[in-house]
Amino acid sequence: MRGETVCTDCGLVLLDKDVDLGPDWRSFEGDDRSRTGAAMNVMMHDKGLSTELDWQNRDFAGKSISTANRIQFQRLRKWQSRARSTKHIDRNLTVAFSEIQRMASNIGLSKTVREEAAVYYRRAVENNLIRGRSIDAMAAACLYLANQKVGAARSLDDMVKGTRVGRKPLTRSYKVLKKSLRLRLDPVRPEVYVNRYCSALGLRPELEEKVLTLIKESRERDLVDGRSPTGIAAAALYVVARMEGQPRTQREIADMSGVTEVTIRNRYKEICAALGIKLED
DNA sequence: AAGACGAAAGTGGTTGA
DNA sequence: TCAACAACTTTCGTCTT
Repeated sequence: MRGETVCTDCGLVLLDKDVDLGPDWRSFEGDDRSRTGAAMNVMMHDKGLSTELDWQNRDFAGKSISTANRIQFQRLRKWQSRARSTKHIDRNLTVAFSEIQRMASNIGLSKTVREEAAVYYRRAVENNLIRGRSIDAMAAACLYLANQKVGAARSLDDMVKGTRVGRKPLTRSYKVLKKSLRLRLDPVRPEVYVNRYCSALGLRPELEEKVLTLIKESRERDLVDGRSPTGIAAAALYVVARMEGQPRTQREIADMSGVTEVTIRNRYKEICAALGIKLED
């Protein structure tokens, strides 16, 4: 992870204007470690390898060029930009990558996640998964996927909120993607939400540990698997917040997490019953 | 008035024949 | 492909503080 500071738990980008110190050791081919040209960047539709013609009408010495030559340059530029994007695939990638960028910054996802998503998208194109689906939906699905892979999960609701992609197309693309690329993902654990939820509610950081412990104990009592991870996290949070004298209302937690009060109640009742926790006021 | 509670009906997703 | 099923949501009336 380079070029920005990211919260390792929730993937929130804290600072992304970091300067890259030190050499870039990526080489183009073989063992040649020298640096040639710009570093390859997966987020550019052609991986940043094509030649650019200067936008301004100047020659290499910085002198303006004659009008006679200018026309020719114009033609060259036109031809070049066509050559670069002639293939619909490239055009597709260009659009998709800028969409990924946009969505990711909307939701606050790290560069690592964005790049991972870009890789997935490229593979999606290679496997002909885009045909018949919207670029937006697939881009969002890639982000969602990348996000889980990195372990800084956003719920489906978070994704829907942060993009203008609807729930149905998103999940459909997501499924296709997962199946075609044969990706094996671990089920999302409630733990990944704890950090984000706690800070969203402004709870003392120490409480985080207690929430994690409570979730762990709940898992041992078989209260976790098969339940929605957000629900578990929200309920555990509710219990701990009350026990530790920093109570939050069910509504507060529900609004913040996108889990209903009812579910929070059901989960927290179960947890308290199984672990013999008594909450007093 | 605010918060917690729980019943009942509805929704979308998974599973298994 | 369809039906059964569990988890979750929505809605709403009630109880408690």
